Amino acid sequence: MGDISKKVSVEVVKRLPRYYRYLGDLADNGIVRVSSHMLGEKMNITASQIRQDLNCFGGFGQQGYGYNVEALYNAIGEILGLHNGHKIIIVGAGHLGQALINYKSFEKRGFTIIGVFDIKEDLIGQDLGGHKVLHMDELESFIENKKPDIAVLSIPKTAANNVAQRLVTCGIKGFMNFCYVDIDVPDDVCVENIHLSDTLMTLSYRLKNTQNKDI
Amino acid sequence: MGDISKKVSVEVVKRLPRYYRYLGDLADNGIVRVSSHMLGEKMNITASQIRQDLNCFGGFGQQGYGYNVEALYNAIGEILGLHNGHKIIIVGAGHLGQALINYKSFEKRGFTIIGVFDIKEDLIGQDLGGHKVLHMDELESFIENKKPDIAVLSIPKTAANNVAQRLVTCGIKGFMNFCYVDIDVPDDVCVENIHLSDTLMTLSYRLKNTQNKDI
DNA sequence: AAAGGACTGTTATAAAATTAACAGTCCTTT
DNA sequence: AAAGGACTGTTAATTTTATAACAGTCCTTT
Repeated sequence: MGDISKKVSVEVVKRLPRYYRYLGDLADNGIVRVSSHMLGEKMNITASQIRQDLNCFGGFGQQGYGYNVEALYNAIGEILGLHNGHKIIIVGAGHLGQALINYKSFEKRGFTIIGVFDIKEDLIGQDLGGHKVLHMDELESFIENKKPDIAVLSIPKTAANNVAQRLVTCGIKGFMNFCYVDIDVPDDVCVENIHLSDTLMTLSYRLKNTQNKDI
Repeated sequence: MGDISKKVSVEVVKRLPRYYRYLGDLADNGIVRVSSHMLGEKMNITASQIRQDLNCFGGFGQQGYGYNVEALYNAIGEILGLHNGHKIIIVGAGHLGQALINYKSFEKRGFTIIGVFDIKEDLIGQDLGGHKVLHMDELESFIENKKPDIAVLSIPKTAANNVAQRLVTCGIKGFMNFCYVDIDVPDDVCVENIHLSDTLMTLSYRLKNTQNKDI
């Protein structure tokens, strides 16, 4: 049985959603059983890594058989904490915020948008994907009432830290941060940054330095 | 002098844009000189790591002095390959695609959107942020003429691999992939995935497993 | 102009992550 | 029901990454 006690590394945690996705695909295709070797081949990683990763959380397979796809899928969902669902607010209803509101995959994984906020007068009160945009003034009272878990920050970077602090004060512990700054939060608050410009720059480097086979 | 010869790890490459950003901020604040220790404190990483990272590309500092902020900023920009600029096409002009079209930070880093494509009849011909949406039928001829470097994939996942293959055939070597599948491309093609659902799931895990100081 | 100190580049050490190896188990098949 | 084989859980080895240490250099100051 796997060792639950010691801390799981971020590398492992970042791979879990990918396992979850591939297992979901297998299940959708009616495949009921998979070995670490087979899954590794599909995902382009080693079977060893899969077994090692899963072993952080316990023994999900069976010698001589492999893993039951659906059971493992559910187990990882449980590990990821998806089964109880999450309530999300979108702070910043600009183009990016609106794109996220209309993003269907979140709902499918148990992430429900329950509120949308902005500061622009012409946006307030508008209906965006079924959500009436609320003014930032209502942020605190809304959070107190509805108790969202996660805040998505899609506002200008100049406002990021100020807004983040307000949200932290209200008890928000999870951020999905699209602002192009690293927001400053206490240790017990989790932030996942999505710095699109950084991604493009990394890509730029790789383009410059990847060997072109054809030449 | 740093060792240019051996391959630079992805860990290092992923940190470069962050260095670039912090150095840009310092420069904007009129700071002309910085030590690895000082920068490390700001970025919350060790001075050792900074020196080690930079050393992959050469010696940019001076003993007893530190680094000249602007010089280092420009050097990293050069390393990242930003100075010649990049031409980008957006494939998929839905909400997310439109958000990216209106994203100002790309332009600032030398990434210029030169074309927008979709398949929906009511979008074709529309003007989105100064770009006339083109039909996917024009994809190949457009690429041959305009020679974009990077394609942003913001289409439904069911179309992802088919479209990716068309783009690869046209010679596109860089992808920013927002589709919720891992696209299958040759070795000499670079893909940066932005799987938003994965990010949320990672966040969910961390929320569940982060110690709450207050309790 | 000389001495001291700050800070880099670089090498050495430590820590972490990945891969490999293997013993043991349980399915499968005959 | 017994034997063989497939595959896991787990430990060991290797590789990679991060941190620490230090010698050497070049500013700065007097």
